[in-house]
Amino acid sequence: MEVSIEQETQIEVEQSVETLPESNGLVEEKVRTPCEALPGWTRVVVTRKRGNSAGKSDVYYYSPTGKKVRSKPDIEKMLFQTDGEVKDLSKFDYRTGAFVERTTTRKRKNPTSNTDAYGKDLADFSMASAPFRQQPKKLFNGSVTVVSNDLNSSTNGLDLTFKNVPNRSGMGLVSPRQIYWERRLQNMSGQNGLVDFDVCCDANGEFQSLLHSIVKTLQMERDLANKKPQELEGNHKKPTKKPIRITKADIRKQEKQVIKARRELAKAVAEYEVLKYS
Amino acid sequence: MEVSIEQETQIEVEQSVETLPESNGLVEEKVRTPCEALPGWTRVVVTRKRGNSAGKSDVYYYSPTGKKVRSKPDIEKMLFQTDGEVKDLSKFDYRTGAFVERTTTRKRKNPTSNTDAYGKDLADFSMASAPFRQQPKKLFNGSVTVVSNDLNSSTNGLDLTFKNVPNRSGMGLVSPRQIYWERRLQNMSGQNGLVDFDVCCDANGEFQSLLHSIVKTLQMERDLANKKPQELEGNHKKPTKKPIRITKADIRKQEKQVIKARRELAKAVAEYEVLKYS
DNA sequence: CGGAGTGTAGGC
DNA sequence: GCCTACACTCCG
Repeated sequence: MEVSIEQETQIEVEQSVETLPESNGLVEEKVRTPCEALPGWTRVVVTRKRGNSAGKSDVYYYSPTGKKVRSKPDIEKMLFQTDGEVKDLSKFDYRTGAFVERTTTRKRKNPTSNTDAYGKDLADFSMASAPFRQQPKKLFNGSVTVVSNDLNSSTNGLDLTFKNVPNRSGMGLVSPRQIYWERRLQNMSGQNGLVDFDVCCDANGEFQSLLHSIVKTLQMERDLANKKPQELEGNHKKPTKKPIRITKADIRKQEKQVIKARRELAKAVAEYEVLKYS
Repeated sequence: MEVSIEQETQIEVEQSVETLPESNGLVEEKVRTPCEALPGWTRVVVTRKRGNSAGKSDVYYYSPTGKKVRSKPDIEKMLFQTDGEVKDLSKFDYRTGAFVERTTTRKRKNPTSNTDAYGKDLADFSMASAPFRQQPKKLFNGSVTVVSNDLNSSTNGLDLTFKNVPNRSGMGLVSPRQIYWERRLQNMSGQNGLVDFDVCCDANGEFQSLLHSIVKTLQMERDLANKKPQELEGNHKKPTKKPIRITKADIRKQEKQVIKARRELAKAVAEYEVLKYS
């Protein structure tokens, strides 16, 4: 298993942080290391000491304004608030703090072994982060691109007060409607949407970046709309708005349009099929 | 919290899916059902609500001591710890919570018979108002056959219509191509005026339709925003930002279609902006 | 730090 | 292709 340059560098930094001699015999000081991938940001790696997850580590970031951030979505939200832009962090590795160019395929442990999974991590506390940590596959794999957020789509979020929720168990109220548009846009960029679009690969990537921007914008708007005002950072540029509501008349009208459009499109597609395979 | 929408036809389907009979009109809670095959154990089925695996379900068990267990091997481990003897769970169906005569999957003439563990996830949320199920995407592991014009090659992705049908048993009458285009059409649903969908002969049509989807989506959002302006919160000032600016890199290298896409999208967004704030 | 919720490699 | 089993994230 080879280790990429970025990972090597990052691991060195983390280890130097982790193995810092305790100054003055005090409790180990948490050092904020600059995150070179995010100018102005710093990060801290804290190893869990007790409990079932002892030995695992948590990574925290501090924004240029000093706000503590605990997850990649939080970073994205913060960047969106402060810069007003949707950054594509799909290749940003939160735990290492670097952008990854290639995903390292980690070998899965031998499933017949029962107790090795966490025992190994527990044994080695000096490891700041697992080198072969699983890298989530992302929907958008285009290069890191910054897209302007000028959609100003703050009313694109659908009514979050919609009630017809599948169930109320678990993570709060999650209405399917809530993520309707996000999912639909995402679907356009997935394998069903653009993969077989072979006219120009560059354009495809460009287009996916655009889609990513739109999706992210919608998600940001939705999330920020739900957020309590005091949780927002001071000088975000976009005012938070209440999501629109959809009336049943809207639904009915939309459905008629959908049916009509689908019929027409199906007809066109049929012709397309004939031409293509005749 | 408006509920009136649910009277519509489309919503009725949604309701029937979402509030299953046992709820009796009550909101379904995460219920720990006794597992008859394992005395003292309870089980709960949780449907995933978000992400690429939305709509799939997970089954969790709780041991007599209340410990949460997430897989059959975990059950075996727990039983071994408490009882000190190895139970034979080879015929225990984890997802149904019962012992089965045969664990091997045999072909059924009637796939709607539901003693099987598989295929019992809830049907997808109704198409018009719910997130699409999205099959987990396998991106780039080893050999990749991504870009293709072969319409038969893509059976990945949405399958809203036949979701409850296990893959091989119930699909006999539906060709992969049929499924593909069905998904495609569903993905594109939600707009009207697709008459200028460019059918003719090449993949441009794909791109054009996708572009059209986005444009129309934005336009529809605009229409909905206009419909109920009074329900929006106060900030109606004119936007100062330009509608959209796609990227900062490689503008000149873009293909014609992307340039065109940007123009059209910008135009649509501009209209959206103007109408929303006028 | 816990843990519900989701991702996903590998088996089939 | 779909599922199982479990690693990982993210937020409380």
